[in-house]
Amino acid sequence: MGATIKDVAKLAGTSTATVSKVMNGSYSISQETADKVRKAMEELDYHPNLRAKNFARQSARTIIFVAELGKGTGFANPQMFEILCGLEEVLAQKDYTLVVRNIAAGDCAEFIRNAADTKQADGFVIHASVISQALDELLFTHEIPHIVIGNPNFNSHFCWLDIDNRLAGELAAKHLLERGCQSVAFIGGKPEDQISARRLDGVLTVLKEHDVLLPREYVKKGESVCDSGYRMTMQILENRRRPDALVCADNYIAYGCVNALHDRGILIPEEMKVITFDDFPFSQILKPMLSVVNIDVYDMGVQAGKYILQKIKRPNLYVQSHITFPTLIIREST
Amino acid sequence: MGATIKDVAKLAGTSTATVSKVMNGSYSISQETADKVRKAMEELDYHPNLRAKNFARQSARTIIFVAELGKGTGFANPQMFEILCGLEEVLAQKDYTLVVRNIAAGDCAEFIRNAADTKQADGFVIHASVISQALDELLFTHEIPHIVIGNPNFNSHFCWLDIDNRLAGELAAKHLLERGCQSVAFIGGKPEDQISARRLDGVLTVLKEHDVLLPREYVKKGESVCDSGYRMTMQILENRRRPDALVCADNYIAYGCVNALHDRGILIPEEMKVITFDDFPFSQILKPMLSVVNIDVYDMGVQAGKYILQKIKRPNLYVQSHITFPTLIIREST
DNA sequence: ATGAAAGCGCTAACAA
DNA sequence: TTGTTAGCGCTTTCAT
Repeated sequence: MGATIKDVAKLAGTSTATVSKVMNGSYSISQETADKVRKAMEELDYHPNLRAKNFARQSARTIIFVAELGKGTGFANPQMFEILCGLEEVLAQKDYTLVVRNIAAGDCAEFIRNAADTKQADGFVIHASVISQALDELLFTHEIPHIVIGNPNFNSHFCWLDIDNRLAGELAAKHLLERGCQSVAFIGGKPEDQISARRLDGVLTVLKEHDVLLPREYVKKGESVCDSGYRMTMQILENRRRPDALVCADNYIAYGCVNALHDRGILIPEEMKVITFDDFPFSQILKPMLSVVNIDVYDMGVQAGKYILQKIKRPNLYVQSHITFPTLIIREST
Repeated sequence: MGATIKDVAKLAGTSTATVSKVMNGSYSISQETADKVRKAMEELDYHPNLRAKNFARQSARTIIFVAELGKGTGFANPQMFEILCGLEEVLAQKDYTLVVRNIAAGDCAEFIRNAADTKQADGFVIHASVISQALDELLFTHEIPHIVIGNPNFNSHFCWLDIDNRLAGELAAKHLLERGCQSVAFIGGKPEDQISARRLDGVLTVLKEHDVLLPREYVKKGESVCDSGYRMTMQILENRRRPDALVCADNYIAYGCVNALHDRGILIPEEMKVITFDDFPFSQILKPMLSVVNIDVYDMGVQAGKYILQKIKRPNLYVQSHITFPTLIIREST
């Protein structure tokens, strides 16, 4: 065990209170004693015990990141990790500790209640996959600092942070317009896939504004996997009039799409422009390299961290929704 | 703030010590008082303050995962997250808290020293990217429970856990042999890439045993990117005699390799078998789906967790190296 | 400007 | 079987 505040006080010939004051930069300490204390600290190689400090202060200086983890999450959802990294950056900078906790959606409210109750953490960053009405109520009535990553799909008091997928769709469409596209098709995920739907929505809005048509048969909904993207692309190519641009709802679909175009001998981007969303995992590697509307998920983590810290400092602050903005990355496919 | 142990004691008409004993299942408590205490707890909705408990016990029940994080890590290294998930599973089960901490290699020793000193954590799981001689010495002399993820490339006292890449290479080669391959080529990463080198080593061992040749011109070293894989494959195809199987050192190389074969109109697996390592990110999605020698990285996290917990319990236990075994996943490409 | 002392909530000897 | 009491290492109030 290292030196404690007592040891420092003894060596410096002061009281522990004085040492504490020196550490915390109190103005009511003379330069002289401050120097003495600091010298003693150095000599003893003193490092204050964070846990004791937090305990005394009745604050944990800890944020818990709560999500449904499990085998495969790392590969299936690298974004979550990326967010985590961004979060860590902000928290570490302010000397906050980040703990990661896997929890099933059903147990989440109970877990957070207990953790908040026993002051294990000052705040929570919660992945949308584990939220519930019960949790909403808990967080709201107990005024527990939190931020949800992802837009809750029910009415709630949650404070949340999400991507503006509609805007992302708009950006994609605008870019294609600028490239001179006259007719655009959209191949998306399942009908109930909110993200895909919002992206389509944004695309439609812009196209309508510019009187570019996107007829019914140019909108396909399938699954977020390569094969489905392949099939949907083939279907679109069956139309007598072929579009000159394809918006793919995500990377997996885009991969199938590119394969289909390749098999048909259709040149990208000369004969067909292709654009998709999110800068991973294929967009940077596929040939041609795909233009994408990207979300800076690391930055989402940073934002989440900043918010939660603010919320802890000023609990009366209440901002319900935070949106992060997508940006366009132009590569070979457009 | 919720009820404290004092409140419970008062309500139950006992001392706090008794309450503590009830909580911790001491045998020396009568059924009667135990019931009284438990009833009081219930009534007050008492939840013990974990931080106070740990502080009093001088134990943190916390493991810190230390690695070099940062923007892009989530995408570049999903395995790290996967390991983290496995780790969390074991720790949570034993009521340990997992904290994640980004640290530059240079600051790692200092950070861990301080964290261990002030008992912020009972143990550390350290990614090999941040280890150093100084850290080795620290961990060794202070007997700090730890496990390094990845084989240290210098002589050390570290306890570490890694994949047996040599064995992985052997498995790949054996599988090809079983498929009747007569001549195998290897396309790998940079010459200094240890992982690639060990995999090659394993391949060579098995082939030699079975008198299958792998001539010099069938071993290529490039970079772990798609383009490089493409080029290396093309080079191999230039030989007058073509191999009937290709071992790719990793997924990125394999992706380029498959592209090259496709462009040359060579059928997989009929004319050329392809096998690679790690079940991500392309192997499951590429057409054809790739056979791979896979490492269960989630399980690596689990192993790491189990070890660190054991080490905390029994500090005199010393096992330096732990190896996890790869397994073969046969898909379309062989 | 400094120090004495009372916590923070719980544990763990040691007594009783 | 139960209670008393002294910590754990630091903060903070209130004297001085």
